[in-house]
Amino acid sequence: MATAASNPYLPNNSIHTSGSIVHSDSGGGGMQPGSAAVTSVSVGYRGDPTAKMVQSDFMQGAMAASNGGHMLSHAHQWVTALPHAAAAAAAAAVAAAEAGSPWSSSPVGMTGSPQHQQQQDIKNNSGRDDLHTGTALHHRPPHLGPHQGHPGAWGATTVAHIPSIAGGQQQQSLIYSQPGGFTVNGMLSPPGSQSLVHPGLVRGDTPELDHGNHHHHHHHQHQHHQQHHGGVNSHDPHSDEDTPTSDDLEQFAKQFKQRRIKLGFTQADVGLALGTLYGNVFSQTTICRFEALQLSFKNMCKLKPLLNKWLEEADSTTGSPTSIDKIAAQGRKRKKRTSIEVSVKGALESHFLKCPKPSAQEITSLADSLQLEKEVVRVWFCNRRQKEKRMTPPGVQQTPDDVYSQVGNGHFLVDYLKDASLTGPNHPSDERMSAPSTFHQVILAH
DNA sequence: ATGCATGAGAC
DNA sequence: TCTCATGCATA
Repeated sequence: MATAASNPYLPNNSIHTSGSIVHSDSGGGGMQPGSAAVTSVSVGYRGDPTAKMVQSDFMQGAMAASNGGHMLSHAHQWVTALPHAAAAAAAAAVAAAEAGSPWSSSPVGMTGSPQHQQQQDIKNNSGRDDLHTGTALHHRPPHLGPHQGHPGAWGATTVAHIPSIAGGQQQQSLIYSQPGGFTVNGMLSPPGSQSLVHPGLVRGDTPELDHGNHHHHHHHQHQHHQQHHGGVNSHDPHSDEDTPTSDDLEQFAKQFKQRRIKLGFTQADVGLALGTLYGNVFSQTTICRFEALQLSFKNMCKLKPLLNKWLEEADSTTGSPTSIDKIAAQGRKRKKRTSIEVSVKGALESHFLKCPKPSAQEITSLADSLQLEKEVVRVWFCNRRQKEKRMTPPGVQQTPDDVYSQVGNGHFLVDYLKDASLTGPNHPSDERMSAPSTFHQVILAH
């Protein structure tokens, strides 16, 4: 059942780095004891290997945690993630909303980070050059290191282990940065950092098998069509130009994943590498979604060239360190993730089937009846809709004859999605398809 | 791997 | 307000 209820808030773990988010529910119907939605608190930064460099200095003063338990009263709480260069980004936002907006708080304005770049759009990728400052950090997958998949250490005591940042950052520099001699091109292995590739002994805990290859052909429905393709150019589909077809993307994604794994990189590694290569850092999530074709067609097209280039880099210079410097890690306050109970999800789901785009008022009433914040409901619908537009529906992505047998997801929904794909291909800009009639019980257990 | 969330931009 | 691209936090 509601497993999320595992660990509410602890009496003494109230951490809040900067201004506490006193927020009075707006909308007049949003405040409820939180029966339907369970929220779990988790703070601090996980000591995950994938979360390598974290070089925030101005964090210190930020964690002068000492707030009352007032924020424990509701189900609304925000945790301050890693405040990083985001100070600037936030600063901008702060200027605007603040007192009025329910979700945005002032970052106390400490340390004025010179960089006010948001890793939002990738339109402007340009800062690739080289690492200047001594921030040249290499991220190399700790093939021997622990996991990467599940931290799973929160449930216990979510007591802020924020300090991990302070303590971690220094050793981080020891480990990931090499004073002076970075750029090991396959020859030197700088102390502390492993050589770029270790195809052989890649971490074995990685669920993604590193198999030999085997790529069969198969073609299942792909519900996306390209806006236009072929004709204008004479480039090969593998070229990072022209608009690829769904099949191209599918193949590329698959190939990409294989190579990535063979090279011993994690999705997170790639994401960071892209940052150094193009100035666009991506998260593990995005890479993951790319590989699983869970992005919109358009988005896939956008990322493909970048990943393609990384691939080339990666395996051509099998040993070259994608020098890197971390940029990301925004420290804006984020609303605590709400866990919606399965039963409630079911309700939402059925409403979605009837009406994928409920009006504001409908949302309000729905939220009310489900005892959820209106925002939560609204966002749920947004996400649900977005899900419909993905290239590959969850579950049916891997080919039946595929050796990849580690797919542990999607059992249900399969039929539904299959149906959906037949019913109406998604257009890069179309409306969600009308609900297929064959929506048998779309149980969303899990 | 994925659920819920944020924000910029489109409408 | 919705869409879209993304990602933190999680399971």
